[in-house]
Formats: sequence, C-alpha cells, structure tokens
Amino acid sequence: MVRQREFDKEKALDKAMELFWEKGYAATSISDLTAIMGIQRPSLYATFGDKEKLFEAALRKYTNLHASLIRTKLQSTTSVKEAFRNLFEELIEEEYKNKVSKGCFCINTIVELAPHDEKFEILTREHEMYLSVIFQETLLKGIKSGELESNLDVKALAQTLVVALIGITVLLKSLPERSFVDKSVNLILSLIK
Amino acid sequence: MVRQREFDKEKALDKAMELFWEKGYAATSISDLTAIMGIQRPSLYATFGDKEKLFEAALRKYTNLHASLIRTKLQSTTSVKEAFRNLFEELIEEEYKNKVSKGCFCINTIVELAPHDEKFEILTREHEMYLSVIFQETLLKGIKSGELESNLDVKALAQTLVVALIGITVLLKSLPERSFVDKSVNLILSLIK
DNA sequence: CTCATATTATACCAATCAGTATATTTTGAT
DNA sequence: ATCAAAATATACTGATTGGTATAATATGAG
Repeated sequence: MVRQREFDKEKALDKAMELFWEKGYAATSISDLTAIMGIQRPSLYATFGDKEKLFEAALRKYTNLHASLIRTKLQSTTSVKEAFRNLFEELIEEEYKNKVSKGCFCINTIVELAPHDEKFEILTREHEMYLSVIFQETLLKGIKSGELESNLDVKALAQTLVVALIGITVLLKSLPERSFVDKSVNLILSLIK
Repeated sequence: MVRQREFDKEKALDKAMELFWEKGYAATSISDLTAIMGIQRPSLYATFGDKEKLFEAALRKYTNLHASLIRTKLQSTTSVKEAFRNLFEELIEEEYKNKVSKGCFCINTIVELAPHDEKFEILTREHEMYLSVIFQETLLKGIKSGELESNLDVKALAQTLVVALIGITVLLKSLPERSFVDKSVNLILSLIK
C-alpha cells in the first residue's frame, strides 16, 4: 500500500515538541508548527490527529526522554550526593547558557493545562511521581553502598528533591541572581546525609 | 469635566486579575474579559490601554496583595516555625478545596511569559526576591526571640523556602496525593532549627 | 498498465482574535 | 440652555485561529 510519507514522523514530532516546550500550548499556532516541522497542514492532521493530540504526543515523548535523561545522570557517578549535585548544577548551568529558558516541558504543562484538563493533570502528575521513584531508588543505592545514613526517610527526601527541582526550574525562568539558586541548592543537598 | 465612569475601576481590575490568574495571558480573550468585568470593549481599552497593559496592571495588583497576605500570615503567630508551617499548610488546604487550582498568578506568569518578555521577567523576579526578604525578616525575628538557632544561614534558608513554596505550589496543580506534599513540607520545615 | 490508496499542495472555511470608528448619551462648567 | 469632554453601546475592521475540501501526485498490488 501506496505512497510513502516524505517526512520523518519522529523528527517532525521532535520539532513540535521543541516548539510547544518553548511557547506552550495556547501560544503555539498550527502555522507555527507546520513551518518548523517542515510539513503541510493536512499532513499534520493526517499524521497526528489535531493540535491537542499532537501536543499530547510531544509531551509523552518529552517525559520519556526526560525520565531517561534523569536516570542516566543519576547513574553517572558512584557517589549519590555528587550525582544529585551534578543534576542540579547542570540544570542551572543550562538555563543560564540558553538565550530563552524553556524550563521543563512537563512543569510548563502542569502550570498551563493541568488545572483545566484532567488528561494532562494525570499525565504530568504521573511523570513527577515517576521522578520521585527514580530519586528513591538512587537514595536507596546510596544507603546500600554505605554512603548515606541508613535511617534516612528515603521517600520524604525523594519527594522533597522533586519539589526543589520544580521550584528551581521555575525560578530560573525569571533569571534570579546565580547566588540565589546556588545557596538554596546547597541547603537542599545538605538534606542528603 | 464630565460624565463619570459607571463601573468601579478597581472591581473591574479584580475581575480581570481573577481571570488572567486562572487562564493565563494567551488563553484569555478580550471578550472573556469584558464579559466578566461587566464592561464594554471600548471602556476596557480607554481605561486600561490594551490587553498586555491590563495584564500587567492585574499582575501588579496581585503581587501587592500577595506580598501583604504572606506578611500578615507570617506575623499571625509568635512562633516563627509555626507561622511557616501554617503558611504551607493553608496553601495546601486551599488548593485541594478549590475545584480548579489557580496556583499563584506570579508563578504562572514566570512560566508563561518571563522567558519571552523582559518586563515580566523583571516583575516576577522582583516579587520572588521580595518574598525571600520577608522570609529573612521573619527568620531574623525568630533568632532574636531565641526561638531559632543564632548560627542559621538566614539568607540561604529564606531562599530555599521560596524555592520550596514555588515547587509545592506548582506540584499541587497536578493534584498529587496529599501525603506527597505533606512529607516534603515536613522535611523542608525541619531546616528551620 | 491499471487501479485503489495514501500523501501532497493549494486554497479555502467559519469562527474568533485584538483593536477601533462612529454615534449616542451623560455630565459639569459656563 | 449650550457646549465641550468623556463614557457608553453598537458595529465593524483586517488578521489569524483551528480545521478541511479538493485536486494533483506518487506508489505498490493485481
């Protein structure tokens, strides 16, 4: 069966992801999307359904990539403390380097859509919960290796690190002084004992 | 000089604030605004300039009200620890009570507009910095009264509490389990020694 | 080669967007 | 009473929105 698609579906979805990530749902038009995806309007609708379905596909792709990225970063060092420090510091470094700080696509969606659309409320919540599970596993590894104290409340600490990550990510978008975020990261990391 | 305005400018601005707060800048139309403000379209433009100016006026009103509210809450108890606990717990209570959680208008604006508009980057950053100053003053009061340890790093702690407040406020919009936020609030508050 | 099918490109749709022109009405000062 | 100034209500603007109809093109199966 017949004529094949001339564009790469995943590459087009990547482009859509980047744009939704940067501009949000409402501020991104179909014309913006087709321009950056390099496809015609009917191709977008035939391939991805409609604007909301495309957004959902882009967000799902993002959360998968993001979870893998976080997991990889946390496994890159034997020291768990060091791993978390690197995670936060690289996040900060990235945001100050880029011209326009896109932040986290999932967090942006929590703020813009979660309160008005149950589908995105669930999707974004589950991603944050998943991150806290990754954090828990990492902390447990640190306890087993003897690096961390065995009486740590792993669950509470992991959830607090998620809250802190969200707080830092959002605050970075307003470009606060570097020392502001550095100081709070230091204090938060001091909870990992 | 002549015919007087038939509507209350401040009440109309309040209504605009509520709507922008709930739906954000892009998703709120002028028609939505005139409907809820109870005024005609030309009255809106004559009184507030244009959509962006109205948004800015609404946000400025919000940040003023919000700062006063936070200051009042923190002064309501003699115990500083208790005051911060109440602040976080009332925030959580409010968000679970309301049907649609609007979160914090300033945080919503950081996410939606700060990266694309320097005016809002500055305005929102200054509000968050101001909150951290209020927190610092409160912590200093606690040290003076003998409630808190005198060797506390007040600045770092205040900034961390701002980060935590942002993180909690955002996460609440995805309606996580109550225990998730409760656990992290407990751990964060444990930093106030 | 032929035909069914899917993709493409162009052009279009009604609805809504932010913002305004116009004309009417209200008001206080003279 | 008259007139200038400001607020009102209605109706409109051109541009843009999300989404499609149509027709041309490409492709594998028979």
